[in-house]
Amino acid sequence: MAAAPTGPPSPAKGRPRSAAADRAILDATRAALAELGWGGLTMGHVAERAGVAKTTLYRRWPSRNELVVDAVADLFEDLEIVDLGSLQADIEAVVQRFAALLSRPETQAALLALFAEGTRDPLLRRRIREAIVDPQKELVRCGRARAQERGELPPDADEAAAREEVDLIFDTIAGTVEHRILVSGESVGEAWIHRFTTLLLAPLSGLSAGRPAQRP
Amino acid sequence: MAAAPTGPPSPAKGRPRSAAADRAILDATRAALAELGWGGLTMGHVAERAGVAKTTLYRRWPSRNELVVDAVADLFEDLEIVDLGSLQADIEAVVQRFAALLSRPETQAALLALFAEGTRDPLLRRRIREAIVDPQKELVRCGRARAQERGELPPDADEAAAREEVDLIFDTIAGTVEHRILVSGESVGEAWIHRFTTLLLAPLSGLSAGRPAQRP
DNA sequence: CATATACGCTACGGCTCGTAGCGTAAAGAG
DNA sequence: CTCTTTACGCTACGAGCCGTAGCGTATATG
Repeated sequence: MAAAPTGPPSPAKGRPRSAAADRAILDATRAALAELGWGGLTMGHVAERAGVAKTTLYRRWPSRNELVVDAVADLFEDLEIVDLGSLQADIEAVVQRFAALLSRPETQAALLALFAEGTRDPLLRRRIREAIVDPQKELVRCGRARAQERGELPPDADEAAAREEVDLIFDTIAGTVEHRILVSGESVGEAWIHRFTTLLLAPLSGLSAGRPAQRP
Repeated sequence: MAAAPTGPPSPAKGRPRSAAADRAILDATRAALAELGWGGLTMGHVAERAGVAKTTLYRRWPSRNELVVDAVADLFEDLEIVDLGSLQADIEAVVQRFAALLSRPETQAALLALFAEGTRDPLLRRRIREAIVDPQKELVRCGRARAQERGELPPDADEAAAREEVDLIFDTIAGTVEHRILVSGESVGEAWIHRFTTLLLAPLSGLSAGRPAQRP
């Protein structure tokens, strides 16, 4: 789902759309976002920077929101969880990467502005979640399944409950990373990576009883 | 710090600024924000809705960001921690209120858009933090001090560490509330209020050793 | 070749921004 | 009461961006 979200890319008839233009536009969008911020991002700027006519932009994306969603989602595209041999290491790698992406100013400005718009647009919220948040959760579940195969983790007693637990915890992580970076202006360092990883591992490995947390 | 952030309000010379206009403008800003969203918020709309000339807006606030910061901060103004007799109840009340405020669509759209702009503006970040986040933390510290007076909590061994712990935990809460509402589209229910409260209480009462968390 | 689509370019109406100018309203100083 | 000072409402303005339309050209298929 890199670009051209609407309809078939080209039904093999007439001049095909330039893939280079797609890439140039997405790159230009991210660059303009990092340089000018959301408020300073204009379709004219993006078009000029990409070396493309403004009309070409509108031919592909109906609105600025759609364009930015694709531009940011493009960053999260090549995802895979490497097998580092232990659940701890695998999960930590995912969190590390997620935090790194959320630490980029361009990602921050884009996501927050999109969330702000998403307040009034449920479909936009859904697109953001599907393109960016869900894949990260899937990575964690993947690493978890692998740990179960290794015997490092007992098999799930309740599959649905386990999924929900990952959802909850991951929301905590993502939210905290954003908030930490944006409100306090501090980046997410190694200490926090460990903290988040631990937060993820505690319920997964059935250690949540060790916490005084009480969830009805 | 309700309005007119720049300079003295009126050096008792000439016609004084209308306090009613201030209130009308802030109210109109919040209303327009809730109705039209950040993208649809224009100075003209706010002025018209407030029954005020556009020039009056610019006389008080240099930019839209400043205006919205004040409009939202105004929501968090009348803060006080009521003594409910137990630390658990006091803290829970603070979290409850904070979550409720963050659950309002107008607050969400405003804060997120402000954070997005804050990505490029450290001063804006600072203003947001001082006006909105810090007071909430202060409330928690207040309730904590009261609990110590009651003997419910032992006195601090390390004052600075205790402050930092509140910072960290509260960032987690605030970030999670935002994320939960905006990404997953779910509100923060009673279960989460309890979860957050527990998260706050655990380190405060020295129970953090019970968690498997390891913070270097 | 004809056909069909994409592209770049130019131009347009509409909207918003932030400012300037002007006459009027509301306070204090003499 | 008069003078001064500041706030207010109103109008108008240049600038910038939006999103669209029209047109000629470029690049694919048959």
